[in-house]
Parts: sequence; structure tokens; C-alpha cells
Amino acid sequence: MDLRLYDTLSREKRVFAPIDADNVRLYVCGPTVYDFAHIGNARPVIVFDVLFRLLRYIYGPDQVTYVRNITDVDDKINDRALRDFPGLPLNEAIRKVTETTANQFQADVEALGCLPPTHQPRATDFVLPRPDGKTDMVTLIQQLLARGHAYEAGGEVLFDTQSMPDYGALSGRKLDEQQAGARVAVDAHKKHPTDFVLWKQSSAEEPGWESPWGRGRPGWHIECSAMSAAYLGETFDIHGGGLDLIFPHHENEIAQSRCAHGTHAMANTWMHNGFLQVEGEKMSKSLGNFVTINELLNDWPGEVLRLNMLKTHYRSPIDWTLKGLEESAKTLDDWYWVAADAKGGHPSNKFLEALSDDLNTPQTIAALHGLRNSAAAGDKKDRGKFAASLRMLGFLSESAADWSGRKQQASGIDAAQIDGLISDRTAARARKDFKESDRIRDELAALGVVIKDSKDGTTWEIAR
RNA sequence: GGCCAUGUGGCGGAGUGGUUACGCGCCGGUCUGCAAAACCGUUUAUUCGGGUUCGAUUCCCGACGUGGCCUCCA
Repeated sequence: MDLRLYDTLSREKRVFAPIDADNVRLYVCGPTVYDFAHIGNARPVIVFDVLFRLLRYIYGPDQVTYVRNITDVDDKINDRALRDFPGLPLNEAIRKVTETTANQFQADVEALGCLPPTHQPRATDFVLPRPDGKTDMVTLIQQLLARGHAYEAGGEVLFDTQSMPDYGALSGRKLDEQQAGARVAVDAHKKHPTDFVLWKQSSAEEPGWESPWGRGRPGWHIECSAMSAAYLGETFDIHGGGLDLIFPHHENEIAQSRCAHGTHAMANTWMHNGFLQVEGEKMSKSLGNFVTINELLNDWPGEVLRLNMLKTHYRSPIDWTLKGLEESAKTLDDWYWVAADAKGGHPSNKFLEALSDDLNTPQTIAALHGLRNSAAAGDKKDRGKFAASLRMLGFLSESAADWSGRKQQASGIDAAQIDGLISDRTAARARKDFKESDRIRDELAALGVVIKDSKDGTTWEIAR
């Protein structure tokens, strides 16, 4: 079955054909590590983790290289360092900010069921030429200057957008239209308003590296061009990120990489995930609805957040709501109950077909519901397919007992006490003292426990 | 102002030029001392106005709503 992916550059869904099936190459823009990651940041991480898993399934786990960078040089990081560690020298303060934030990000993302990418390079390791010869930012900028795609002005090195005939193809912007737009900043030293910074000078206090253009730091876009080339080569298969990165970030990455290397494409497929709102409003600090992954993980297992994210197709907008989370939690409780302890099996064809159709996760989930029903009805084969499909998507990372035990632990309920009450109730029912048995049931309900009677006895669980 | 998405039942959310998935909820049933759970079954929708068509939710045009980008942003 073919994998089809929507490509932002050509604006169509196309059959995916890797450049080298023995080394399928994927790059996704990672976080700028200055603060806790929010739930919007989690979307590309989860979406492209699903793609990574699918590619590994199709081409083999060792045949896929996934690179997600960590941006640890940025003016926002500098601001945060100055604010949070006013006593420390800036570089030391920056390290504190980026280390703790990056570690937190790794922990958050792991809890969301995401596999670690093959490589997670840090921008600061790719500013200057490296002993191992991997592509670095300074060398890339030198190549751009040598090829006439960049110029020095006002102490900066700038990319010359007019030197690239099809600049703007990804975002559908023409250079002359840009001029008409009133909001493009006009800097006197730029040849064209859309020219962007490749290298800028640093003051003595700012982080900086010695370069042919003096002590400075890289512009915003060059790091991704360097790190993608370092690990994936001049042209690779898939480049992903959030919709908002199309312009200017990805547009400028394309310009830098293609012009520095003299290639016709940076990546063959460009994928962008849609945005996220919270309870119908856009997420912002001023509205007070800014939700971090970390906060959510206090209230919900990571898999609940993951499922909630995948209920919507990755290119559609998603409204993140408490109601949706409750529904996702309920679904996962059921799935764990039906399949968590099943072993073996392979993902079902319906499941794989849905996933291969541009990561149509809603339809994938519908296929899962179908498997769930036939598994619950006693079909052993489908139960194996169901479990294998779920695992491939990044679910069922723990046993059914651990899953329900976690909920019980979080609720602080004493299992021995509940078991005692239940046996009292069973005894009352045996002697047909229904008044007493109902009283005990009410007592349990007040504790937040729901009981389930069956032929084999009484079980209980925590009411959500 | 320019560019780009998007609008499906009570809710979430797919597909499709001709009987509209799937899940949650609601309702009914089986089971139960009564419930709950489980299982079975039922129910309801394609923003509006034009156009193309034998036929449109699906294609085209317009309006309106929502969101994004154009400045750091997933």
C-alpha cells in the first residue's frame, strides 16, 4: 500500500517515494528552549512521531533517520536568562535556562509516548566549523557569500532574496507583493525589505562566536539549514513543522539551503500541522489559558493527551477541551481493559491504510474501534491486531493493571478498605439485606468508587 | 490591506458527484433484588445564497463566521 502525504510546496497529496529507501530522512523544527513547552508545542512532536513510527514500520526501524533540533541560541533565551539569573554571567545563565528547559522538554515528550528522534542536535554545537566536518552555520554563510546570495551590510550578513528567482514559492509570496505590505520592516541597510539576517553582531555581554565577520551570533533561520544538512544531506525526504513556520522560517531555510548547495530542493515533501485552540479561544498568556504539557501531565496520563491530539487530523485546527480529554481518557480505559495484556499480532490493514492516507488518524481510530469491538466479542486474532495497532501508534505502554493502578493511586483510595466494603456488601446481598447492600454501595460511590457486578463477582474502579 | 486554511448531527470528528464513517451523549432493550457495568438496538447533521449537473454535503462563484501568516511564535 502506498504512503500518501500532503506536500505544502506543491499543495497536493502525493505518493511518497524516498530518495533512498535504506535511509529515509525526516527533519522537524524542534523547540526553542526558554520556557516550559505548551500543549501547542506538543502537536508537531506527536504528529511527526506518528509519521516516524509509520516510516519505521514501512522501511524498517534502522532505515529511518529523524532529526529534531534544539534551539539554544535565541534572544528570548537571553532575556529569560537575564531575568531569572541576574547575578550570573550571561553565558552561564543561558546554560542554566537551556539545560533545565531542554531536560524538561525531553521528559514531557517521553511521557507523551514519543520515540526519541535519531538525532537531537543543539544549535550552539553547529555555529562554528566542526572537527568532524559536519555542516556548520559559518561555513554555510561563507558559501552563500561566495555564490553571491548574501552580502555584508551594517555589520550584519544578510541573505539577498532577489538573488533567488523563486523565493517565496512555499508560502506563495511574491517579492513585489511583500513591498506593498506595510508590515515588512524597512531597514536602511537591506537591499530588499525581505532580506533576512544570517549573522549579526553581539555586544560584549551577548553570547557570541568569533567569525570572519567579527564576534556575533547566527540569525534565526540558518541553524536548521546547517543541522539538516549535517545529518540528512543537501536534499532529504521530509521537512515538518507548525503551520506558522511556513513563513518566514521554512521559506528562508529553503532559500539558504538551496542557494548554498546549488540544489533544486531542500526537502521533497513539506508537512505542516495545524494550530490548536483551548476551549474555543486562542491560547495566550493574557487570556490565562496557556496550558503547558507539564501541567496537563499532572492530571492526565500522557497517552490520554496523545489520543486527544490524534482524534483530529493533523492539518485541521483542533480545539483542546476538558470534555475532549475526558472522552479520550474513557476510550483509553476501555482499550486497556480489552487489549493491554494481548501479546503478538500485527497492525490491521484497515488501520495501516488509514494511517498511510496522509496520517488520517481519525479514520485510524475508527479502525481501532472496529477491532476493539470484534476483540471484545472474543475474536483472538483481532485482539492481537488491535493491541499491535495500538502499540504501533504509541499506546499501551503499560499493563492493564498498572494503568488502572495509576488511577487508583492518583485518587488516594485505600484498596483494602474498598475490598472490605465490597465483601460486606456481598454478604448483605447473600442474606437479601438489600437496604444494607445499597447503603454500602452509596458509601462506595461517595468515596468515588464505581462497582461492577458480574457472574464472577464484584469488581470496582475509580470514577473519573 | 495582501496571502492561506476552515465551517458536517447535542458534542468530537472522517469520507464521499447518487443509500452520510467512527466515538461520546441521548433514548429503548437484555441482564440485575434495584442499579451500575457489559452487551444489543435506535435517533439526529453537511453555515447561507447562487451556478454546473439527471442528481452536490462533495465541484465552481459569492456572502458570512472562525482561525492562521504577513513581526518572535508549533
